[in-house]
Amino acid sequence: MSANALPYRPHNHSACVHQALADARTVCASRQARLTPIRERVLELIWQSHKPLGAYDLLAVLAEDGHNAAPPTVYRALDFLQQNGLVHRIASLNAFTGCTHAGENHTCLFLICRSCRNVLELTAPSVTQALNKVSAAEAFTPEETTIEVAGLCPACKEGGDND
Amino acid sequence: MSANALPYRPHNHSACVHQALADARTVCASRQARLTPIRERVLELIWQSHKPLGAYDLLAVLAEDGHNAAPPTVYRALDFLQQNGLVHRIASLNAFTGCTHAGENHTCLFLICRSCRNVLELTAPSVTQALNKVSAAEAFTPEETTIEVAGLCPACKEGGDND
DNA sequence: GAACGAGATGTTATAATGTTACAAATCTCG
DNA sequence: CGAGATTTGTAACATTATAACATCTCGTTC
Repeated sequence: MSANALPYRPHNHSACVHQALADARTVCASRQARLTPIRERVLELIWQSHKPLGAYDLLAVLAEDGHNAAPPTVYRALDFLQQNGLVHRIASLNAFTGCTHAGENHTCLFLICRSCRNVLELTAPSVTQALNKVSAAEAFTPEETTIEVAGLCPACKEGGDND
Repeated sequence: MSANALPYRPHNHSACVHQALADARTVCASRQARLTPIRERVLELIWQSHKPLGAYDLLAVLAEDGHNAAPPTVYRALDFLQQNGLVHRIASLNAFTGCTHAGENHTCLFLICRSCRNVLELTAPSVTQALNKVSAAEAFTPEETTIEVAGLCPACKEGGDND
């Protein structure tokens, strides 16, 4: 990992992962969903990375773990985590990232730096409301919203990484 | 194609395709970009469908044409068409759709019906502005924006296609 | 404790989507 | 025409995702 690997805001990442896992346990307990070892491990790996990980990235790390997993194992864990609002799939990257609003029902958007690959998840009521109005004007009933903005994060902009 | 296949607004689709191709020729001419037969054919197929087509869907139709094309042929044509603003890729579907604002520099969004698969492309300044504000607040420089809303279109809602 | 059933995982194979690398053809412009 | 750039052909391969079915685990019931 290069210096670029820093998330937008420096923080104690280990604690951050730990908190995410604790939240996940709470959410799953309240929903009577079983956060099994594989599911928890996948969630942990995703949070440790702090950048979106592909399913096959996860498979590779699990292999290092000594866990000889096949694709369905990872995809099933990811499905579970998505359904319980613990991870998001970034469609434009075919990759997954930890949800920073676990347990909350939310429409979120992603700012994706094309240089350092960091992703910032935000909830933006102004955007959501504008989208709802547009949908309503077309008599369209929205169910799942994908908002992904690719560009340059502040750090990479300053660093001159704007190739 | 079922009755569901109707686009939101009935229209003379053949003329619609014809117009799109004419626009494409104009745009390419003004940009000194070469709308070669393959590229034009791919664009035509995309417009004829009126629903997003995958790259391999296009390959299959080209094969029926007697054109024995391989994947790179189609992907290259699609790259060209995207770069010249003639088609859009829908990330959540891995598919491509004709751009209804060819030649205009625009940020667009898509309303995607999960039942009939029709896609409506819109430009929504309110959404774009809200997104720009959010990006600015994070000192993020946006370059490419993906906004895809999956849900139910009015026709499918009425038809009770809300399974 | 034994039998059952639901959910979770393992396993194999395959489908669907997208790219690399290099050769051949075609176009453009002097 | 002929050199250089662009476009297309072709084969192989990489990446992402799913289908289908077998096995295991664990809580419940008898």
